Amino acid sequence: MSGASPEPGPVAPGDDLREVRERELVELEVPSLTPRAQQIVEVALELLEEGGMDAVSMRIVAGRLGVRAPSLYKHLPDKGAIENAMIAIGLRRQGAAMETAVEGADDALWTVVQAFRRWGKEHRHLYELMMAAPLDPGPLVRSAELVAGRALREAMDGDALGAFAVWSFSHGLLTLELQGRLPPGVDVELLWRRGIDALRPR
Amino acid sequence: MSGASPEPGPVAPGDDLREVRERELVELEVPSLTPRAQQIVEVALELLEEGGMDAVSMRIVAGRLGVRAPSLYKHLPDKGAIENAMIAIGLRRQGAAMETAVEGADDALWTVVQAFRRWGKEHRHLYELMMAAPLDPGPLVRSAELVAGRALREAMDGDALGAFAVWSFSHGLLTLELQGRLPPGVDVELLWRRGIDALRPR
DNA sequence: GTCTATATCAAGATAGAC
DNA sequence: GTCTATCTTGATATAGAC
Repeated sequence: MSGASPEPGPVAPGDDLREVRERELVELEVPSLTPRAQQIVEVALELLEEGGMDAVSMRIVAGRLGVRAPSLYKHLPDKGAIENAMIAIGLRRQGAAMETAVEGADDALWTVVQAFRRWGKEHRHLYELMMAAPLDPGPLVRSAELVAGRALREAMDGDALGAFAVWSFSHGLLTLELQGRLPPGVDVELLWRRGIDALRPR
Repeated sequence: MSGASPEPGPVAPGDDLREVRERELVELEVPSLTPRAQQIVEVALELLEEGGMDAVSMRIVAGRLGVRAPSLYKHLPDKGAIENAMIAIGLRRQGAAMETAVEGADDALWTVVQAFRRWGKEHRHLYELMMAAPLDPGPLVRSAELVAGRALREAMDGDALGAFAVWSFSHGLLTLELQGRLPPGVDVELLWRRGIDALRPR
């Protein structure tokens, strides 16, 4: 925690609030887990991806590691710490998937959004966990949140409000897809096109 | 169940699939609950709105009715039946709120969407339950689903794909609002405007 | 760092008497 | 239609020995 400076450096005139906030958070020390704690979180993540949060209990996580549930508490304070770590990992991974996808793409916005969509479908339980509740205010999760949004902000080329509009549409449609809420007759691909094209910065 | 006819009547040339489906479902007998079962569901709904699904257990529902939990099973098969009834009620009420709001409005789309938003915020736990899982395929829930979407479909004036796009955006942004996922600097009102205006039928 | 033993609590649901 | 009694299962978490 000693790395948090009250003066995150000079602020250039073009900076908006979000960039300043990002600079502050990136300089924070992200609390790191011990190797054993990381193992525990990885196992929890496996279980989550296989069967959702119902499949993640302290007993089952411990069982897969060949130990008993109470042992976990020597490495992590409680189950909430496991959840927060999984959320932070998910945010970073989804952000990374979007940034990787956009490299050299000619339609950056479409590419970013489809990477968002694909990642969400391939990790639906983790995505649901990431979006299910207000974010933990701690630095581990908060700094991951900024990574998650970076590629979209860049693809919208400085249009911050537009980026939130695209996020809203994409999050909404992805969850409708994941929940099977769209009737069979709907052309889902066209629906994504329709929304993203309408929301582009003009 | 005897009211379901294989021929729902002549289909006019302009009808799309959704309208046909709606006509079929409206003619289905919606299974009705006994008065006592309705009381139970109403109490469950109160508890849900106060404290989310965590606050709805068979014990607590029964307690509020002055009886013991096992008594409930004389009136409803299981807890899932209570949930489905609450979802069906929620869908119908939200649809009704949207239809009431739109009467005589000059900007039907904006009015409908804001009614959708307001209702969701005033009934956030019920809204979350309604959207949290795939819908029950039974007629009680399915017919309610159609009521829910009617006002929006009409406000989009026959643009079915556009209606799904607006729904996606609205559902996404509403859940971001409900979960407190939008940073303080965002002008939420303007964000709604931005999305809806972009998604209007041209 | 792991164990056993346990506390604590709560959930959904059923059997059978009245 | 309600009751008591109970089943079955499961969860998070702590104490204290090794």
